Amino acid sequence: MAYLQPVRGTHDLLPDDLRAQRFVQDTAAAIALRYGFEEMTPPVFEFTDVFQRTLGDTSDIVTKEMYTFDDRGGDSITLRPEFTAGIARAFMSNGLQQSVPVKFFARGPVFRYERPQKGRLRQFHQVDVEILGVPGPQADIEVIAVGAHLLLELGVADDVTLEINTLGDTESRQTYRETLVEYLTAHKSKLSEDSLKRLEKNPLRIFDSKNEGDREVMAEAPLLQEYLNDHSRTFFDDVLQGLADVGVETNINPQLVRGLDYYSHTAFEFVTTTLGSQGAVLAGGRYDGLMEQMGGRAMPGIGWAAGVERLAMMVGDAAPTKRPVAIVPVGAPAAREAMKIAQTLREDGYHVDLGYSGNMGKRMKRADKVNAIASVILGDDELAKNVATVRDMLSGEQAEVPLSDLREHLAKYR
RNA sequence: GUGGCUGUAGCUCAGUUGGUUAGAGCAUCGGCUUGUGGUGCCGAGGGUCGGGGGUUCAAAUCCCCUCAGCCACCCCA
Repeated sequence: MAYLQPVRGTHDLLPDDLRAQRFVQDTAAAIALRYGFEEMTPPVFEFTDVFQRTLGDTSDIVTKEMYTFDDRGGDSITLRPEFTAGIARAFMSNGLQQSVPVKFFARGPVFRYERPQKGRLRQFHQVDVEILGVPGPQADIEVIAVGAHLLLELGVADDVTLEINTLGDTESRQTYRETLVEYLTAHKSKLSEDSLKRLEKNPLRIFDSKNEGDREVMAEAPLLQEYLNDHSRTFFDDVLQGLADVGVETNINPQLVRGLDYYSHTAFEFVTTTLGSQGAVLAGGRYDGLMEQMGGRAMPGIGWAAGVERLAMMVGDAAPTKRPVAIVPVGAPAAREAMKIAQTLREDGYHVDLGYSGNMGKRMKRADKVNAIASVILGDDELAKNVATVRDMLSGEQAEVPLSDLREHLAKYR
């Protein structure tokens, strides 16, 4: 029995689900295109190092969520848990330093070994946007603007707010980190067990904690804002100003910290309260340190990823399907003719439904069920006169149409 | 990974303190209706009661294990 059900956290995307997801993905691709992004797609799996070295040894994704296995050649392989690292690798593999700035859009499945919940799966899908090679805040502004535009286009903008923060440059972060650790060490006794671990590995993340004791401590904690150097300060101000200029509302959240280690400067999250405890629908940030960490030349980058399933859930019933024209033959001779008519109409670009069996009543029912916009009825009477009866499925009006005029007559149902 | 709730037909759910052949609505299929769909009437098919083990004369119902979904945590898309 167990093998007849999909692996935990994976799902079959039946037509209705897939249609909703396609709608999200295609909308994202179309919007990104307007901003000059071009679609590309990195492999679904990479050498484990690609993710291990970039995501950082302290991130949960690396420590407990990767689908990693040895292939038959003995290489350690990992199913991508996100797009950014793979795209950065592709950038270097293909020598795209020459083509900077590079703006990529990508979409596809990603894999994370987590405990599933609604809106949280082991195989899920993301759409992703990256700008590589632009050190200035224009890139941050543009990247966030595409995200906001996408959410608007999907009709979910009202249920989402943009939280934004800066992590500063390396220098600012280091100074701050020392101050923060000092403060936290002094309040160790109030911190949760989880946070004590974080104190060692990634103290910034304690800001994320929902534990009450942690929150009390963090409410008084020194904020990174106060330790930003001039460069970082100006950078963030420029981003905020730019977003205001293009009409994107921001909500500065000094406690917003992203889980991945390679971020610097801008970090942001579009969050919603409509998906239970899965708040983030579209999130990302700047990762100027990434390429160097991977062993390449330093190269700035910024991007985001959005969860397709989460967005699809928010969108609800998506794009209606194309309504077909149904062919309804009555009797064997008509069935042959019906095939021919269906074929020519299909070649002509019509969506045509042709049932495989049944009397006229059955076939009309079927036409109704597939939501046909019109039915082309073809029986002995019609054959004798070389015509078809075309029934408008909404009004019920019927018209006798010479077969030679059929394509023309159906044009209004395209 | 931690804690909790749930699991009966394709879907939504009944099923009394354990007690014969486990029910309903919707959906499906057939008929009323061999040239007319959406409403109507009649009928049929469809269930290892998530799976395994145990208690009992008897288990959908009680116990244990397991799987999955959901909720919270963790983390994030």
